[in-house]
Amino acid sequence: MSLKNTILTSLIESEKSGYDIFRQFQNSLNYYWNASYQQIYKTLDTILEQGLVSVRTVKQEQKADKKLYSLTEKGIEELENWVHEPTSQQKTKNDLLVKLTLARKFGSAAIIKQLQQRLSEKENELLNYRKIERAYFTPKPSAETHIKNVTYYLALRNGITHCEVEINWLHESIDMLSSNQ
Amino acid sequence: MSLKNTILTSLIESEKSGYDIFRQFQNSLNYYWNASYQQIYKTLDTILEQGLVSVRTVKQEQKADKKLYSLTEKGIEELENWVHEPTSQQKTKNDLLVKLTLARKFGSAAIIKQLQQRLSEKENELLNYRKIERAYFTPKPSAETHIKNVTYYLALRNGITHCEVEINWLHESIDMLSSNQ
DNA sequence: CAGGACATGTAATTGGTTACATGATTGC
DNA sequence: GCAATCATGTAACCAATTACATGTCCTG
Repeated sequence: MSLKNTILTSLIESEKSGYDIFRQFQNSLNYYWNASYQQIYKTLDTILEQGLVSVRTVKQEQKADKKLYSLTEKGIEELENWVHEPTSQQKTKNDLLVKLTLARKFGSAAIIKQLQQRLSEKENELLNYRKIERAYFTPKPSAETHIKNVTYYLALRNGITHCEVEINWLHESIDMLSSNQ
Repeated sequence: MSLKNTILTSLIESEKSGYDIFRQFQNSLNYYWNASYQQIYKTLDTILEQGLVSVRTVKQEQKADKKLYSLTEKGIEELENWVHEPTSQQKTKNDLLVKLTLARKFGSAAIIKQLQQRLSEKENELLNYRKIERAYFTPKPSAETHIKNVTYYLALRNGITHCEVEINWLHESIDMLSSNQ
């Protein structure tokens, strides 16, 4: 379960509530991790039982109580071990490519529509990444930049470059299918 | 469950055994889908109950019996409906990017090792794709090419281009982390 | 006054992995 | 003789989604 380790990693920065972690996943982090809030709350329960995090409850006026989680020594050890373990790739599951092969059975009109939909999603995604890039990484980090910013920059670059090739591929595919109808 | 639809799609070509489908996933298909054989056998049971496929058992000399599955009318309808449904993106879960952010906590030596490991995996993957490209898609398909080959070619191109940017990103990341130690 | 952000959860179901289980053939 | 390929499955467990459930504050 790597959601566990992703949550622990997020808690290195500061103590956080389940909702804080959820928002972080939804915003800047969404090019490298994704989880629903139900999953996050459940996992927090589990790692609390395992002693990897501790919790303190903060009473808030006019808002529901907040449970702030922070890393324990055991949690830090867990993370350090995990860094050294082999890292397996996420298994590809690309519905769009499967549907693409169905074009010859059911015609390409429907699949072209799906590709165009995905194209507009990806274009939006890229705009967001570019916004983050401009705001936090101009000028581009160099060898002298603090390592924290370097790793964030590299993660963002990963999101950007994959997004770009996907957009190119979508254009190419839409063109080819359109001229082949 | 899109594994269901992926299996149905695979059965459009011809009737297949669970093992045939598994091999197809392992080989050429692995740039767009991935599943274990346990999952495939289980799903085949489910879609047989749902009437989306039919089965016939083939006795084989000197080998275990084979169960060959083929699409039913209902299965084809199911697929046609699925093509028109909105297609959601696979949720990103990138362990390597999470580990990358841990470099500032635990040092970059361990993470550089992980990046190099991934690099060699990706380089192998790319060589395989190139082999398929040379064998089946020279010269490159054009507007006149049969649609079947066009869709297969596009799926392969998707695998190749993503593999390439990942390799570039890995080089860039290893360089940047190394000079920042 | 409606919708979105904040804030936390439970329950049921489905999807996926890991371990267990068997047995023949073919090629090195 | 050992590993890989062919061929099929069960059982236990872990991961993830969907639906249900509640309540406040703030902004337009």
